[in-house]
This record gives sequence, C-alpha cells and structure tokens, in this order.
Amino acid sequence: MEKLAAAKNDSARVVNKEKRRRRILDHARRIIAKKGFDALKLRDLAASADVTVPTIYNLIGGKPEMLRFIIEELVERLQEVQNQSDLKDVEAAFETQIEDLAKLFAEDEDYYRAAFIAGDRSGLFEQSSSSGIFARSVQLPVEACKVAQSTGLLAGSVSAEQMGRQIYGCYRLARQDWVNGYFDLQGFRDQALTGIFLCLAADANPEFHSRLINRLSSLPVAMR
Amino acid sequence: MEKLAAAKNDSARVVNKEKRRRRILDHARRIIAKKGFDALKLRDLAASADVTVPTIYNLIGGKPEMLRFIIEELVERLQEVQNQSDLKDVEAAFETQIEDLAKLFAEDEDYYRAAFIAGDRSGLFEQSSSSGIFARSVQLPVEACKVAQSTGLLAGSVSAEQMGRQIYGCYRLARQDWVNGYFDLQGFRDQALTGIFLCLAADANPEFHSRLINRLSSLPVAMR
DNA sequence: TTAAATATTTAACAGCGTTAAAATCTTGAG
DNA sequence: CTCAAGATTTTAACGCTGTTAAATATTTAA
Repeated sequence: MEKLAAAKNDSARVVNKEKRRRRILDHARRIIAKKGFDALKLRDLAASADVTVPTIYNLIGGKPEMLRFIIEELVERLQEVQNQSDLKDVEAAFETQIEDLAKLFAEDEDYYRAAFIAGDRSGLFEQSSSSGIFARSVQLPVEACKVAQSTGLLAGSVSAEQMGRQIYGCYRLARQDWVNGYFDLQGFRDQALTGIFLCLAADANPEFHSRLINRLSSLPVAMR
Repeated sequence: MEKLAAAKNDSARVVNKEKRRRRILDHARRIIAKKGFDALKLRDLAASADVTVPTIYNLIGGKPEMLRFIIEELVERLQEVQNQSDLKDVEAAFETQIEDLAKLFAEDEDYYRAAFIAGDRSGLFEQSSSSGIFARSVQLPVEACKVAQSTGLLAGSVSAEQMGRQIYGCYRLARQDWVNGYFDLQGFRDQALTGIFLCLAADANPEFHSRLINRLSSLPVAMR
C-alpha cells in the first residue's frame, strides 16, 4: 500500500517524465507547423526530441493520441479567448472577438493552421464539440444577438439563434479559408467581418444598418 | 510514321485499355464512398477490380493521379449543374442553384462526400480553381446579384461582388458541414438557404426583405 | 508466321506505425 | 552502502503501405 502511494507522489521521477513528455509534444508541434501533420514521422520526431520511438509510445501513445493532446490544447486556448469576451459594447463585441482570435493565431500562425487541419481531418473537433466547445462557441454570438435585440440594435425579425448561428458560420468559413491558405490573417479578419456585418445588416435598425453598410464598403473583397 | 498513326488509332487495344481504366476507377469510387479515401488501399482495389497493383500504375498512376481523375470528374459535374442555371427569375435563382446541387449530391451521397473530402485534403481544388472553376462558381451569384440590383430587388448599397462572394461562401460552408457529417442533405439545403437569405436581406428592398424574413422564419435552425 | 511493341504480373524495395522482449536505469528496503 | 524490485528506455522485429524494376505474357503489324 505504501508503495503505491509513494509511487504516485514520487517527484523526481514523475516530474522528469512530464518534462520529456512536454519536450516531445513541443517538437511535434514545431514539425507540424513547419511541414504539416502528414509529414510528422515518429522516427523523425524521436530523433528531434532525442528519444527513441517506443518512448513516445510510452509517454504519449500512438499518432492518434498525440493528435488528441494537440487538439485538446488548441481547444483550451480557444476557450480562453472566448471566455475573456464581454458583451458590454455589443456593437463592438463581434469585431473584438474576431480580432482576439486573429491575435491568437498570429502568435504561431503555422502551428494553428496545422492544428486546425489536423483537428477536423480526424473528426476530433466533433468529439470536442460534443464535450461542449462547439455549443459554447455558437452560444457566444447568439447571446450577443439577444443583447443587440434588447437594446434595439437588431429589430428581432430574425431569431437570435438563427442569426448567431450564421455569424458563427461566417467565422468558421473565414477560418477555414485562412487554414487552407486562400488568404492570410488579414484576409481572415476582413472575410469574417464581411460575413458578420452582412448578417447583422439583415435585421439591423436604420442607423445601425447604415453604419454596417459603411463598414462593409471599406472592407476589401478578398482575393483568391 | 505509319506505325505511330496506326498505334494511336488502334481500336481494340486502346478501347479495352480504357475499359479497364474505367472499371478500376469505378471500383475506386465505390470503395471511397463506402469507407473513405484513406481506406482505399491499392491492393484491395486491385483485387476488387480483378487486376494486379502494377496494372493500376500503368493505366492510371499512383494514388495522387487517381485522386486527380476523381476530382476532375467531380469538377466537371459541378460545372454542368452550374452551366444549366439561368437567371430569368433572379429571386428563385439562388434557391434552384442550391436545389440542383443537392439533387446532384443525392445521386450518390457517400461518393460526393468522399470526393469533396479528398478534394480539399490534397489541395486539388486550389489547382482546379486556378484553372477557372472557382472563379466561375463565384461569378454566378455575383451575376445574380447584379441582375437583382438592376431589377431593384437589391438596393445596391452593398456591391454585387461583395455580396455574391459571401453568398458563395454560405454555400461552401453548408457544403462543408454536410461533407463533415454535421447534417444531412436536407440540412445542407436549409443551412445554405439560411445564409443566402440573410445576406440578401442586408440589401433587399422592403417587399423582398419581408419575403426573405418570412422564408427565414420557416427554415429550421440546423441542429448539430 | 514471326519479330516487335505493348501490357501484365512476379517479386522485391523502402518507409511507415506499432509492439514484444531485452537492457538499462531508478528507487527504496535491509 | 548494497542490491533486488520496479519503472523506463531501447533493441529488434512485425505487418502493412505505396511504389517500381525486371520478367513474362499478350497483341499487333509485316
């Protein structure tokens, strides 16, 4: 019994283990960012992280498990950005949300692109979504729409669910196109905002509508 | 010289060759539809089509070439649907376009899903797009918007390019979500139309706007 | 009919993810 | 301090993949 407890609390051992685990994952991320997920070979990774292949299996698991770890971290960071958003200024909220995400992606553009590709390639986002990330992501613009309706910014002839969902779709489309390399992060911003402003304009009060149209005319039509 | 000409016109030989080539591709499509592109193994395919693996290499080429053939055919069929569209009734044009595509996909749903996945996984759509398919696809809603502007259906405060591009984006998003299995073909229709109607409503004249709002309220909010 | 061109198959290669078993290192009790 | 027990890493292999050179069989043209 004591043995078991001792083994669990054991510091030097388990700490080193975690250290190596993180080092392996870091190298994996760098390789994925530079060459894409398909180019991540376990033997290369092992050499890069200065371990042997079975060690990777011991500390992390196979390639699917590795992917899971990476996706989990991606989802965590996305959730952080999402949680820090506030709806005080509804009109600005949609825009700052996009801006925050763009800033996050800019921190390591190659990596985030690769992670997103890996994510929806192996259907791991679906699983994550069932664990709540998707529902909460779409809930954000829905809530924003509700607030906008209560302040009269939106007329309410389109349900907040319908519009919020579509706005989230605009973000996803822009993200997808950025991930696929159709345009850069600036293009992501422009494309996402174009879609969002167009959606909002469908149900905006006259003043808000003209502000939106104004903003739209100053947004470039993304080239591809 | 005669040899060369004779060899090219040679019928029995080249006809049989083409026959086998098509048989192999048909089997490939069926496997892809049933099990996904990653599950397509050359040895399985060879056994299924009653040839040996190097024959596949001789008649078609490696896996990338096979994918190219399949994508090319997909693009051709999409183009057919696209070319048969007419803009006489602009208000209905957007909807019939979506309906036509949904019908096409319904002919062999599993296959089209797999083909789309394979398509944007290997960046083959980008190449196809540079060969014109994307430009023409996005041109269609842009033209429709222009007509709608000239008939007064749209006010014109949003440029036809901007709106048409966004409408095409709505279609792509819905298609993507259908491909990823988030919803079925009915969901694809509903989702695409929701996005399109919302976009149009942003710049619609009052009567058209209220018709759009009406249609929107009768469209279900897609579940995921 | 026979020589040449063409197509198919046999048989192998290299690279991948994965894993059992041997070797090494770390830990804690005596 | 020693040394057996346990945890960890490595050696060495397996099976599967896409791919291809060389041998074999088939078809065509003279």
